[in-house]
Amino acid sequence: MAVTIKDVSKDAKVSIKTVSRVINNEANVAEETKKRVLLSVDKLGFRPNKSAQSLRSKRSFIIALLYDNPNKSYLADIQSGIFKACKLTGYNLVVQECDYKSPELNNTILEFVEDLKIDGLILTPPLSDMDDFLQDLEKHQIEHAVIAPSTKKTESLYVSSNDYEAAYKLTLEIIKHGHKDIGFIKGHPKHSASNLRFNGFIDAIKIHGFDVNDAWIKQGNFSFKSGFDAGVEIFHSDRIPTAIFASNDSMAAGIMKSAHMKGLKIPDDVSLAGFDDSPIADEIWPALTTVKQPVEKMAHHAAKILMAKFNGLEEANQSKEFKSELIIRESLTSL
Amino acid sequence: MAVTIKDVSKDAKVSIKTVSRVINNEANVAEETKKRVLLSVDKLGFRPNKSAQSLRSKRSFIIALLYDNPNKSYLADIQSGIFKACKLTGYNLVVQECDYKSPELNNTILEFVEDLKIDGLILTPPLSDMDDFLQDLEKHQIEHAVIAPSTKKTESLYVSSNDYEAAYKLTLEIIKHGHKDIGFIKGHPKHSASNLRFNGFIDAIKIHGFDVNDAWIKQGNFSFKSGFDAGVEIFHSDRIPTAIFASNDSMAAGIMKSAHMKGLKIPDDVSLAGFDDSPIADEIWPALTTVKQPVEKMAHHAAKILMAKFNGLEEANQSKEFKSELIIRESLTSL
DNA sequence: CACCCCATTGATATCGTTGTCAAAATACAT
DNA sequence: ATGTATTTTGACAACGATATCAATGGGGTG
Repeated sequence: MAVTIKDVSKDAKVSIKTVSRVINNEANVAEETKKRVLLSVDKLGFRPNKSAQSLRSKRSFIIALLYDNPNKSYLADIQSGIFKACKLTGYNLVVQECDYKSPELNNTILEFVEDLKIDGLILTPPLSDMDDFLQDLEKHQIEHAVIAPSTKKTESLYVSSNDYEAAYKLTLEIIKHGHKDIGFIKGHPKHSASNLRFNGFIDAIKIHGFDVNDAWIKQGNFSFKSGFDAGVEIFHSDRIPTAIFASNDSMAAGIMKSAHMKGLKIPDDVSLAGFDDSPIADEIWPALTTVKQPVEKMAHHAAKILMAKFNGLEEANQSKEFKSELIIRESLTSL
Repeated sequence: MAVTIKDVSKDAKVSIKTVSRVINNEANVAEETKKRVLLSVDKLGFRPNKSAQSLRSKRSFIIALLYDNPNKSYLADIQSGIFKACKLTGYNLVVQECDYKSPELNNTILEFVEDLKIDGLILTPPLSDMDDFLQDLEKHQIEHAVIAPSTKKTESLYVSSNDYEAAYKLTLEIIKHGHKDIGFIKGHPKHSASNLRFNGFIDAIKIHGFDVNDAWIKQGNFSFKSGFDAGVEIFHSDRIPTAIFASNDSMAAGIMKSAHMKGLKIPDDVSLAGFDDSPIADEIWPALTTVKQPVEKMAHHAAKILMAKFNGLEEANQSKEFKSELIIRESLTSL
């Protein structure tokens, strides 16, 4: 049989309640008593029974990661960041794949949280932008942190990255390389990052007084194929841009393929930039100029402030915007 | 307050034990009584308190995925397969990132399992091959299923894929395209799949009586860079192979890059094949001929038989080897 | 009819914690 | 020294299920 609080209380010659006080770091335990209890805890190798704790106190020391995101690499980074934060605080992590389109979503999650006594949730896009869902969480007082929401009006804790600014800077960088005729492939219209990236691009273009050629602005959806299709269209016209900025790396790869098939060389004939620094960016040839978001760090921070919050620590409320990093690689060259 | 078993028992006018019997599908409950109880359960929306169940019965309805694998896409597929299997049976999934080199591994996991009353574990490579760890699990009677172990001597449930056979077939396919001078890039020496793939290759070569040119057999480690380096070496020699088989797609991409830099065209100058059908295989140009393992299905099956086992169902013991699929794409062409 | 058997049911103990509340010990003020 | 406030401690109930084991009742047997 495992060691219980009772065994410890006997060994330390105190009541079980006092042991409970010590292991929960409650106030008003004499220093001396505390030491004695901790000694016994250590000596006997006592670890509280989580089921019992959970039953009585309605906390589980578990947080959950909710996602509905087809981007495997992004997700893996998120998860890793969260997991490492959990490790530091002794929490455990359960994962929950969602269907953000399901009408059952809210109920499913509410039941899930209630059943497992989940202490808090971390939401990833596109769940981060589902306002009615967020409101439901507020209403049921379910603690949560949101990764990369498009708006920050909500009460929720959040972490975000500066998509707008990064796109702006990358565009400036492209311009600095001498390009004036620049195409742009938009991301999935429902994804909040899409607009931010596009706006960053447009604003950088406009500040230089360059024209925006509508024929070079294509709607994509973050998929390789949508990038490929956009590339085919763009390269089919008589006049083609000297550089193309795709809203993510997969689409940039699609464009690259369409260029190759058209006999166009990257970057000699057309420069190319992506976004995300996904694994492919560095494994494709030529390697993609892109923007790297500190995804893992963001997720780590989200988990950290979430746990800080329901432990009543000051660190909470430290929602934060992270800075992305420009990564210049072969696909972008000077005119 | 949430609905408890007591409320149900009152509503259905039976004892709580009888309600317990019904919700646990125990034998010897009169059909009539059962119906009445289920009606009340439904009417009141009763869901058993997991903490209480766990405390008393020492099961949690949670399984855990253990991993220490840098391949994000692989991991995401594994996780997704497991998650979906969990969904079907009402289990929950917690994830645990491990350090397979840590001397603390065994203890960490044992405590983790004990603390959370984890019902069972699913192990992914390289954990699948850590014999002393597996033995520890056996010793402590911790249920587990293993994904892609190299040997199947263990008592554990497992799922595997036919790496040897797939590599053999892919090699035959390359030969069928007229190639005789074929290079091979080995995978990480500690990964069990590496040998299987290499042996499949060698045996297919030998059965045709072709020579194996040692200068074209390079040791890699599954990373892009190791593939690139191998490519640089191979392409540096006077005589180069007409086709190269890399043990995974990342390394194939590395070779592709080295070929481009050497001015060699794929597949015109050199044909290329990879393994895994990772996202990059289809997003690179030219797209990679490769082998697709049904990773998600394998993981799904692993979870299914694991849960079947500790629920005493017949389905257990259905360890299984899955068949991979050859995917022929542009990077392989006829001589 | 008496008896036993087996399916069905329920009263109550139990799992290992935390919560409540009061008692005991100590500190402080008068 | 006495009364009061505060800190420290512990006895016991409670959380909500499952486990044990005995009670009940209907059917079959001699």
